[in-house]
Amino acid sequence: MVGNKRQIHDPQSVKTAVLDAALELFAQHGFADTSLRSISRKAGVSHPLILHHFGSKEQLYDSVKRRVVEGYAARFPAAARDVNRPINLRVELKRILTYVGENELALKLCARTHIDGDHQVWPGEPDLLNLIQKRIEVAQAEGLIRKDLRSLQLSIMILGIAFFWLDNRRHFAARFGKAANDNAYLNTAVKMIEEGLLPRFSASKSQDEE
Amino acid sequence: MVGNKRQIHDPQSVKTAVLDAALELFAQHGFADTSLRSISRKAGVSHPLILHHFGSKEQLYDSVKRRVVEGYAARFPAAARDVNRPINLRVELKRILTYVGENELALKLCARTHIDGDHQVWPGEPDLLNLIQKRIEVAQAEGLIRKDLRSLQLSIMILGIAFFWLDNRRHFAARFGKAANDNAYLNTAVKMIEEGLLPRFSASKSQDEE
DNA sequence: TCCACAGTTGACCGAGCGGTCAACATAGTT
DNA sequence: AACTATGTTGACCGCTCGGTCAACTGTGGA
Repeated sequence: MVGNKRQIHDPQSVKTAVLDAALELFAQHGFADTSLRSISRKAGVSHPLILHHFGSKEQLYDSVKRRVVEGYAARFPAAARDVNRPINLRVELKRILTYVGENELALKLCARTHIDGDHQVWPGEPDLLNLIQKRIEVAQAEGLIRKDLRSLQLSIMILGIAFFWLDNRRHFAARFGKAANDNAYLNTAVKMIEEGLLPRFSASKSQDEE
Repeated sequence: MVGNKRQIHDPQSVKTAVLDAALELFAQHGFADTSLRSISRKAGVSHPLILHHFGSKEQLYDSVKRRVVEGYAARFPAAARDVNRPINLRVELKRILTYVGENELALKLCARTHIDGDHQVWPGEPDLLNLIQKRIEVAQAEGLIRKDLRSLQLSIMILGIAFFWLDNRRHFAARFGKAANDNAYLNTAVKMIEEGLLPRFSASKSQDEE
């Protein structure tokens, strides 16, 4: 703690530093494999201080998750105003790829809580799923999307295409190089989803590019 | 150990029992949160015996993962003979859904090793991805799939649609009930992927439900 | 029958864990 | 200056962990 810039009595900056350190360690190593002592070391405080501020390791974990969820909630509602407009797949996919791509730690933490059976804490879900589903239904009502496919299952597939990519893109990038990047994937995804795999008769010229 | 049916000196059945118990506990609670003692309790042996047979907790984990991978490898090669035939999306998706659906513990273990950064141990991958990609290319060569979409990205999307569903179907089933089941999802997925979302001109009469 | 050897176990070790506590440091109030 | 409330810490507790080890048990061959 020599040369520590933080004021000695500044509980708010302590809490922030602890939450930052905890998010990183929980996301990288998981709950069981992260000790309060390692978090305290990273945050530059003693480990009893964490217990003083957060009560227990479990409660600290809850606080970390809550902050992640709030971070999402603070961002997605802006998109939620579009709820009554027909979905624009390209824009929506890009929004997910961009935002989640900027928050890899949060994504990883969510994957961990998810695998541990805590389905409640999956930021943006159910909100995100609901939003997409509703906007698909609007698009169906306006004749922009065929009506014989269920909006719920379509939404799940779209999320699957997005999150599977986000979960694995590092892996794919390492294996396939530049062929595997966000934009190329996004373009192919939009084309496949909107137009399907069947051969195009009238070539592909009338596209929606934006 | 009273009433234990296993012969007292039967190292093979001990190893099997330990691997079974370890797979279940590692998959359910993760590596760090599973103790050798809990595995030994479940397997009905003492915990030093596990170390005697497997060397260390890490090596036991490796053995568990290896057995899972070998289980996949023993099953998918049968499908690999189709490598030179154009892909049949419905059959391929059904194969994945069925097999992985029957091996939820393995799926969960793979998700854990995956999130921990161990990309090597992802059964069926890269084999499964390669297989799908090649068969898409065959289909493209035969004019069954449009050629302007990259086979690699299509493969990733298809895997994403399958695995995201498998990872979350319990969650969705709890939320949406019978509307979220394997067959309905499979049907919608095949239609969306093959035909796209754009409205069908030649009406929609041949609908799913099965 | 006895022997060599692999299988198996209870007791034990050092380390690290989450959590507690008494003591100390600081800031604000009087 | 003294008091109070809160922030902060080092020392400590009981526990569980992965791993070791000497000792015991059953098996199969000489």
